[in-house]
Order: sequence, then C-alpha cells, then structure tokens
Amino acid sequence: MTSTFGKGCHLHLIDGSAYIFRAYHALPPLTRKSDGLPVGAVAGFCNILWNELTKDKGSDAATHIAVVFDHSSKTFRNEIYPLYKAQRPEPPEDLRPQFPLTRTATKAFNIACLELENFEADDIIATLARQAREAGGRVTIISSDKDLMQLVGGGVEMLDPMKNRKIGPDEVFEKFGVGPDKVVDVQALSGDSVDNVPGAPGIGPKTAALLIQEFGDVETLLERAHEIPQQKRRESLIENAEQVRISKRLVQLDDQVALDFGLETLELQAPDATKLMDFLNEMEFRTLTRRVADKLGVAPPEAPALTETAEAAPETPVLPFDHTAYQAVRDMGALNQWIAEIYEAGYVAFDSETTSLNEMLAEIVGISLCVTPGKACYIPVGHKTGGDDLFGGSALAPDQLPLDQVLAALKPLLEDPSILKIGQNLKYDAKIFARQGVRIAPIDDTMLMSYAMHGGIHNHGMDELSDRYLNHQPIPIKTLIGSGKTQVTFDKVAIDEAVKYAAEDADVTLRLWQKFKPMLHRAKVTTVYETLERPLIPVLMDMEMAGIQVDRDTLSRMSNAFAQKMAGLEAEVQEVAGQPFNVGSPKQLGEILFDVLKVPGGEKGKTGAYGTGADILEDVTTLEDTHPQGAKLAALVLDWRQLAKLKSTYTDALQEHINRDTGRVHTSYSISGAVTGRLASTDPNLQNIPVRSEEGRRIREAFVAPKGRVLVSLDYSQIELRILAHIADIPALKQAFRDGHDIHAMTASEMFNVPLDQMTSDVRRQAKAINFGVIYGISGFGLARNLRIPRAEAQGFIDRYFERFPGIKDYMTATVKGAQERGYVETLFGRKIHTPDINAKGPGQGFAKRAAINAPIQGTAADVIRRAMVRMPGAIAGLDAKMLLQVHDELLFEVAEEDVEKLIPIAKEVMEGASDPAVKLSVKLEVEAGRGQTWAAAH
DNA sequence: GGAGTCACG
DNA sequence: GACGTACGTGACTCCG
Repeated sequence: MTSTFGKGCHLHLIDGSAYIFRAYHALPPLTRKSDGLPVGAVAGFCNILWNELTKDKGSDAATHIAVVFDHSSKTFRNEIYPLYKAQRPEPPEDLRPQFPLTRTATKAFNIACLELENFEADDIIATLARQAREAGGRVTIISSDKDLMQLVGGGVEMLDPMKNRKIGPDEVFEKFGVGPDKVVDVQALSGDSVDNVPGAPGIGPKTAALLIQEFGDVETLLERAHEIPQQKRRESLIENAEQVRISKRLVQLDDQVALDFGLETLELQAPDATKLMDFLNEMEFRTLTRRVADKLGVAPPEAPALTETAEAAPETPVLPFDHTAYQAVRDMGALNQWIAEIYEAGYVAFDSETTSLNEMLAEIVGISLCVTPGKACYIPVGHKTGGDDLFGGSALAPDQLPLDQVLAALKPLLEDPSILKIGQNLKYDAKIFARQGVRIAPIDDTMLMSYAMHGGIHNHGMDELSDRYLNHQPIPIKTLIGSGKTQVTFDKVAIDEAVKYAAEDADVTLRLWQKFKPMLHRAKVTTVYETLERPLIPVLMDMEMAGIQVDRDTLSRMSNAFAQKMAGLEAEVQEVAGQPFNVGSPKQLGEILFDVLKVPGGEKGKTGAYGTGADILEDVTTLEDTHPQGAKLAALVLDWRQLAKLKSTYTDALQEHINRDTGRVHTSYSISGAVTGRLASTDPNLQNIPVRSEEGRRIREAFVAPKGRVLVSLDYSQIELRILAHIADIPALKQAFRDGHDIHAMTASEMFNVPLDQMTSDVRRQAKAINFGVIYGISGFGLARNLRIPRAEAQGFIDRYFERFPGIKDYMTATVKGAQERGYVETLFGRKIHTPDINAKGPGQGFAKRAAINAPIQGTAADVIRRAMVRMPGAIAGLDAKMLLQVHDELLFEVAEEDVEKLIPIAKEVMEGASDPAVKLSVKLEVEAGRGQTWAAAH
C-alpha cells in the first residue's frame, strides 16, 4: 500500500496537545451519561479530527497526516534550563483522564498518533516537516502556536484552525518583525513568560525584532553588544549574554529527532468503520456517531440502554430534519387542528416572519408553530405575489388565511397562562404581536437560556445554537431574501420556500428548548434565568414600545450649525496642511501629519497606518513650540472630529430614527448582547448619547417630555465602587460610603496622606483614575497611559493603593484563580460569566484576567439594576409614569407633572433596595434624582 | 467587511 | 521580571 513520500505529497501535522486544551476551554463541560466520565475535550477533539478528514480543502488536501502530542512535561530542555515550563499550572482535574482518550480517539480515526519521551510535540513536528521538505513535498502545520513559526517557509506553512487563516512567511514577519529564519533569535531575546524562557530582561518582542534586523542574529548581537547606544539594552545584553544563549537553545526546535518510522507510514487512510463506530459509541457521542455513520454508509449502532439516573436528561430522540415534512396551513380547519394539539401538549415553539427587523415597523408575514420535533407548520398571512406587476407586486398571494382571522384564533392560546410559548429571542415577536393587541405569556426563550448557561463561551443566535447543540445548519435567511442591494423583504418570498425556512426555525427552537431545559438546572443557573433574564422581556418591551420623544427641529438646527462650523474648520485644516485632503480619512491625515509635515513621534500600528486617535492628536497639540504647524493641524482636526461625530451619529442619524407614527425614538435593548449582564442598546443606541462635553450634552436637549409631563432621571451613585467595597470587603471604603464622603477624595487622602480639606483637584483626579483602574483590573502601563505619567510612578500608586487597601489585591488574585480553576466567574446573584481564554497563553491571557476581575463587579451592578427594572412596573403601577430608558446605572422616566413627587421616592426605594432580599450588601446603594423638561435638564 | 475612531457607563 | 494593557458596549466613516 505504502509508497515513498515525495513531490506532490502534502503532509498535515496536527498539534494534538494544543487542540485538547482548546477543546476543553471552548466547550461546555460534558460527561458520559452512563458513568459521568468527563469527555467534553475528547468530543471537541473528535469533531476537529472528523472535520479535518472530511472537509473539502481542494488542492490543500492532505495525502499524509499525523497528530503529534507532548509526551510528558519533562523534556531535554529541562536539562538545559530546569525552570523551563516549570510554572505551568496543573491541568484541571476533569481534563486529566481525557488525555489518554484523545490518543485512543486518534487511533480510532486511523490517524498516526505520535509522541516521544524527552521531546516536545514541536520537535517531532519540526523533524517531520524537515524530512517532508527535503523529500520535495509540502507541509501544513495545523496550529497557531508561535513557537512553530520558525518552521515556516520552503513548502512549509501553518494553518490557524480557529481563524482558518494560513500563516506563511509574511504572516510570521507580521507577528515577529523578522522572517521565519530569525524567529528563534527574536524569541531568545524577548523570552517567553508563559514557557519561562528568560530572554534578556527589559527587551520585549519589538526591541528584539529591531536588534535582530540590525545585527542579523543573536551571536553577532552579543558580540557587538557594546555598540548599542541605549544604556539599558546594552547592559542587559552584556549581563545576560549566557542567559540569551540558553534561551535560544530552548526555543530552537530540534529537527533531528530520531524517529523509527518513515513519512510513507503517515499516508492518509480511510478509517476502519467498525473500529471508529465502536469508539464513538463507547464515548456515547450520539450526534457525532450519527454523522460519522451517515458519511461512512454504515448503520449507527443501537444506542446502549442507559440507566436513567434522577438528574439525567430525558432522552431527546435524535431525529433528522426534514423540510418536506413541514406543513403549510392555509385553512381554518388545519389551524384549529394545530391549536388542539398545542392545548394537548401544553406548550408550543413559536416564531414569526415579518417585513422588517425593526419591531416597530415590522408587519407580520407568517407564523410558524411546532409541538413535536420534526413536525412543524407555517401559516402564511402576508405573502405577496411575484414582483411582476406594475405596482411592485403588492397583491396578496392566493390561499392565505387573513391575518386578523389567524390572530383571533391564536390570541386565546398565546395569552393562555397554562400554555407555555417558546421562542428564540421572543421579545422581538412579542413586541410585534403586542402591536396587534396580543400579549404573549407565559414564555420561555432559548436565547436567554443559552445566555444564562453559557455567557462568555459563545453567542446565542439561533444558527449558532443549532449548529452547536443540534449539529444542524438551518437554511440561511440569505438564500431566501438575498443580501445587499438586491435584498427583498420576507413577504416577497415564495410561500413554498418560506414554509421550509420558517417551520424549521420553530422546529429548531423546540429542540433547543428540550435540550436546554434540563441543562439549565444542571448548570445551576435556573434562578438567574428566572429572575434576571426572563422577567425582563415584558419590561423591556414596554420601554421600547413607549419610546422617547425627540424634537426633530432641535436636532436639525444643531445639525446645520455643525455643518457650517465643520466647513470652516475643514478649510482651515486644508490651509494649514498646505494641500487638500479628506479630513475624515485617518490614513490621509496620518500621512499629512507625520510624513508631509514631519511631526515627530508618529507610530504605525499593525496595519501599517499611523495612529491618529484623539490621545495621539492631543499629544501633538502640545508641540506648540517645536512644531506649531502640526500642533495647529491636530487641534483643528480634533475640533472637526468632535463635530463630525455629533453630526453624523447624533443630530443626523437620530432624526432618521424618529418613528412616523409615534413621533418618538424607539431603541431596542439586547438582553444577551453583553457578556457581563449589561444590556446593550441598538437602532439607535441610546446608551451613548453625549454628556461629557459641553457641546455634546446639548444633544440631550432634543430628548424631551411632552406637554404636562416631565423627564425624571435616577442614577446609582458609584455603584461599581460600592460593589467592589462589598465584594472585596474593604473596611475603609465601606466606612467612607457610610459617612457619605467623596470617595475619590478619600482615596487620595489615604494614599497621599493629604488631609481632605487640603485636597487639590489634581490629586483627586489621580485617585479617581486609580479607583476606576481597580475596577478594570489595573496595570501600571494602563494607569500610566491614562494619567500620562511615567510608568514607574503609576506602578508606585498601585503599590501604595494595594498597601492601603490590601483586600483589593486579595480579591483580584482570588478572582483570577477561581476563573482559572472553574472557567468562569460569578456575580453576587449567581450569574456565571465564562472566561474561556483565562488559561490561554500570550497577551490574550492578560485581557482575560482583567475581564475576569471586572466581570463580577460590572455584572453585579448590571444584575442590581435588572432587579430594579423587573420590580419597577409593579411599584409605579398607580402612577401616570413610564420607564423609558436604561443607561447601565441610570433609569429615565416620563411622568405626569402631578406624579413627579410620588414617583421619585418610590422608584428610588426600588432601586436602592434592589439587591434585597437575595443579597445583603454591606454597603448602602444610593440613588440620585434629577428632573426637567429635557434629558439635559433631568440629568 | 475590517479597521479606526469616538460616544457612553 | 515582564507579555502588552485599562473593563463593557454600538455606530459611523473610510477603503481595499
């Protein structure tokens, strides 16, 4: 069978160990049903292998393939340097038993499974890649590990499996600033904290790349180190020369490993169907077993009879999706039969098709229902005939029940408290039905169930959930309505096509619900779902439908004023620049500023463009003395940009959002959009209306109350700092809040030993930045940049802060540790925020750590205001008042003048007591109130 | 469609 | 001792 490996052959090398960790962290925990053995990582690993074997890669298809593993943690590198990879955390408890299983899996797929004592997987990969290259073949290394990048070139390339992106010499250069042949030199200098490669202290990747570009390689550099002008670099290199040499030996892969097999033995072979099916079946991977069985054309083995334990999920029969089985309901007889079935079942999955994503404008085109997996119907009510006639095809297509008749028949059912309505993003459908006078209740929402269980792991759109949990890819909407300019509305879709698509959505939703229902309980997030997600739907519906009155004339006048000012500024900009260019183009601006005018300090980012953000331009404006032309230009552009932003995003775009019928602006809140539990506002975003700048704040004058009514704003004072004080248990902070002190001034006083009555605004400002920094997972670099002070000074501040408030440091350490062990962090109310990147290596881990520190604080604050919002309608029911907007720590109400005095204390009490009784906070929450005819005045 | 920029908490 | 850095969002404009 085997032939020699040579020209025309293509070897795929899979970095197996990396895959296991990725699969483990990327996927929700999964255990084998029969005995509870953790198998999540094995399942993910098998899926990856199967995809690798079956996906069509055209000319990149493998002829030879192998999976390479690390044998153990000790390798020859530990003899060179005992600390190498010494600080690797132990793998999690439930991952360890899965390591041997992945080997078994690889063999079951009939793929060569390689590992060698004393060597890392990377060395074996290096050796095989060299052999293949020398034999004239091609190699694809499936990994995104930067340690492998030194191998790229000469027929060897890498493939990042997550991004599906090829990594060739250009990408390596982009990453390291040098070609593949110099990667080890750069790594030797910069070191690697994750692997404990020491490198030269004080030299990071950027400096390392510069040095290697100049000197060629590590050895030359070390010999000529005395020529380096920068004192720090020079000294570090001279002092640490030996350490750098060791580092190079650590990062240099060994491509001469003695292997006792030839490349030809890695030839790609079809898996042995029986062996593979046996393994998958033993692992109890139902869906993958079925997929593999389909593909190999063998019968799936009978599922072993499972002993039903108390908490095991009721078996969901795996039933293929069949679009031809869906029914079009075109007469009342059929509809009534469906209604009877729904009453019989007690629940129904439900979805609507409409003409718009904007619920305030959308018209119902059809409704789909599903009670049993695989059996669903679609009721067309608003489909139009083809667009052939002169009037744009506006005639109704034949054989459709009239909308009002369908609504009349469904209304009792949709409002029946004994019938559960299940949807995916039900707020959308519920709003549309509410406009037709139907209040859908009670409800379950699969999107929110997923959010409660898996926030932070993946998004919660139906296509993604279906793919992940049902292994099924629903018909993409684009195949029906197209995209871009030629996109049509759903009413133009032929009914036959619509039935397949729409009924499938209800079918998918029902299956997801059946799957999620028991999962929710096992993930211990039922309370979160029941108290923080689901009850928010009707509350947000009412807020969104109420909308807020926005005065078009005010916006329009401001827009004109902005346009005039911008034109003036633009002319000035061109004059200072000495040539015309597009002020709105950062690329052109950067070139004018740093290339043409030669302003010093221009820095190009990864895309090769100069950065021209506000902070950079602000720095340029300080060059008044040395470069007046650049300073002037930067100042003008900053002004221009502020106006451009205000005009395009606010004064212009906001007018487009004023609803024709209501004369008001209706935002849409996304409940599951932000991982921390915050809401997100879209179309338009009313959570980022300007307030910080004088000029911008005037936009809020356009947000008004109608005659006889008032806008009332209530916002939590320092809620995140208060929550931090409670969670981290900081007595000094708590006391300050109890005493009603200015918290930033108090911090400053503690830190700098300045009495409160001698506090300067500048010292207070610095303390405030530190307080916020703590909430964000502070770092010396970040604080230094924010305050524009030297890094060492910033670090000094942080050290002193931790000294004064030791609990903060403990909180941060404990939170990160918890995230690393469990894969998630929690809010005080039990919301889980998953942190899949927390054990990643590289800079991603830094991000993940800071996010993990921030999430319980931001998330708890988000939970608090959610609780207040859920209780608010009941509390203010007797008043002529409506809750209109939420801006993270603020609620905005519209109230009849005569009820203002009643509303404020009631709403305040609800907000201040929102954590009770679930959580007893050791810090009081305080709410401040404002009122006025406009939002500007109320704030 | 991604990157850059900037508005908010 | 240092990786590269503030946390969380959405909308608009340019440009390939």
